Amino acid sequence: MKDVAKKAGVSVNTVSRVLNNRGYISDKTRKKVEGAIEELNYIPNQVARNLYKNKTNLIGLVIPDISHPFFSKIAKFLEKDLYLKDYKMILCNATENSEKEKEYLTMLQENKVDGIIIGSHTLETEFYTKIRSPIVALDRYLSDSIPVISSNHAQGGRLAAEKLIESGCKNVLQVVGSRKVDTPSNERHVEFEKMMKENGIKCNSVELEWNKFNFSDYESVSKYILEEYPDVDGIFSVDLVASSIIKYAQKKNIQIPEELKVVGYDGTDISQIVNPSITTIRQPFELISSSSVDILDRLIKKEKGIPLKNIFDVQLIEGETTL
Amino acid sequence: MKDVAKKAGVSVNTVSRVLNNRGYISDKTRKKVEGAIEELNYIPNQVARNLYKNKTNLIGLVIPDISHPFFSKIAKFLEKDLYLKDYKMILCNATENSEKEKEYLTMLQENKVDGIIIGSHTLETEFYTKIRSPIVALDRYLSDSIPVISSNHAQGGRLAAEKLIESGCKNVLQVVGSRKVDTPSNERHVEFEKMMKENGIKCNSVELEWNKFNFSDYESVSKYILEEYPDVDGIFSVDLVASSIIKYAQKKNIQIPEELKVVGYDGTDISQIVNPSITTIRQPFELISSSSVDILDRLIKKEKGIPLKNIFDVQLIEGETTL
DNA sequence: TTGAAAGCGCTAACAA
DNA sequence: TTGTTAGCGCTTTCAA
Repeated sequence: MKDVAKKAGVSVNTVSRVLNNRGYISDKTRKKVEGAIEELNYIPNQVARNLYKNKTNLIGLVIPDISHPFFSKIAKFLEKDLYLKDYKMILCNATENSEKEKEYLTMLQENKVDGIIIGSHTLETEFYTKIRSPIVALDRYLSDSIPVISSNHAQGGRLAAEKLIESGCKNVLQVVGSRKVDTPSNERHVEFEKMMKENGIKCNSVELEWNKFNFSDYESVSKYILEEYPDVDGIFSVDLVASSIIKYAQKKNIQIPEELKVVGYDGTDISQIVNPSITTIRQPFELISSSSVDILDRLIKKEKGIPLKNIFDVQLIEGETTL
Repeated sequence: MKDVAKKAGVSVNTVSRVLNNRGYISDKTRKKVEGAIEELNYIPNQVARNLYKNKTNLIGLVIPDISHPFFSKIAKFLEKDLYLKDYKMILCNATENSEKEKEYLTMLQENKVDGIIIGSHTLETEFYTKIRSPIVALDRYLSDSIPVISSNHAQGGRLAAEKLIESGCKNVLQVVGSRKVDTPSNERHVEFEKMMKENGIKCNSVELEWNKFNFSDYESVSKYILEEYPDVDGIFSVDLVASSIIKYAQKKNIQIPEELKVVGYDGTDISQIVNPSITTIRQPFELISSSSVDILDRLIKKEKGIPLKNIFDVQLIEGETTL
């Protein structure tokens, strides 16, 4: 910048003004400065600006696994929505590792990110509340002061239950995440079970280990389910597990949907890719993402009256795994 | 930091020393400073450090689509390898948008990232060579001064061809990306076609639109292929397209692998998720990622003799879509 | 309409 | 072993 100023024969102040289009500048001076910028191929140093303004336009996204279709889809939309508001995303893949998550959260604060979107959850509540940066939670209850954005899991549970009931199931099973972790997603399983009970339908639950995102884990769960519950005629689980169950059922020559109905949750591309395509409860990725960014942006701008619970309706996508 | 210094009754310099474990410090002073840090819940400002050191430990990852299984898998490994070297990743999803890619590249330079990993490719070579930051290319030839890291596509093409030949195919078809863009991946199609010619096997190629990553696009391609080339008995394409072809073939009651053999490319989870699982050429994600980070790191450290071509062997994963 | 100077929070010579 | 000071590249007040 000094070089530009020298070349143009003006002060750094003037250069700054040209760059930021601020204050009075004569056309002649502007031209001179712009010429010098061009000639020197000058690139403004955003780090210096960030230091002065104490604002970086960086947002940290902390998730368990970017290679999981749900998170990669959410990340895609978040990136788009952040970009539109001129934020950049630091991707923090916490894996299933609380140490890494902690280090990332510390790093994000040291790097003065403007805000944090967190879809991970391996630490104690206390750790999240101690964070001074604006923060929103994706599908996780971190504390009662941190806004949460999620799909309407209760509605999803009901839609799934309805569909399986409608399809004539008499003995269903749902695959649930660990009940030990308090997430909105538990609500869909509560609702699902409730509706089944109300309709006098047998309903088993199989618990999946928390934060296990591995296809071979799904395979063993699928095997376990179909061996241990041979009479089950309807299953409700996230798309990825559903796809694995379907595959295993096909190997065992169980007809889908005739003998076994399946309803997925998430609405990732997986549900369309497999054959038969999965009837699934699609999470509103677009709304979850845009709302997350919007809420976070308002938090950053210190607005008041920001809603703490932001729940968005899901949609049942008719596939070929139900009648 | 000033507050910490005041509280501890020392100079900011001393605080800096404690933080960085540098120079001589008496145990007593250190304790005092650490106490003050603790008490004030002080978090060092990395932005100020970055400004002084002219180093941010940030790396930009520019890709076309994070929700594509190939890129989300690569991103996962890259994040892990970068984290191990204390780099943070800024995720830049360029979509199919050259304007966005350009803006991102400018932004990354303004933000003084230490380096850029680029798996996108919508701009003219000139634009990439103008970038002063260290830069490596994933599976793209950007210029002859930018190191490229990719899988051994030629070998992959040969392995795929061998497999289909071995399985008895007489009339094969491969789905290729746009030939207009100069990427290493073209090499696998050249090799594939060559081997087929050498063995007197009919070989068609269908060109896929560049940078189209949408399952419904794949569906129309699948439909087109199976309608227009009803006699084809072997297909070679990326996993995602392969999965779509398989699904469509199943709808038409074409037996796989008896009537139609399929070999995929990539080795994403998709190949395991679908039924039958796809025989696929797995790209060495781990090596591509660790090599990219290693090369970039050496570029950042201004080492000499950094290899420009870094090609890693692929592996054929036997699935159920070939004999 | 422009320039001089202070300061964002930190590090690193140099001095004490 | 510790403090003083300059400066990283920029923005902004204040004065000219």
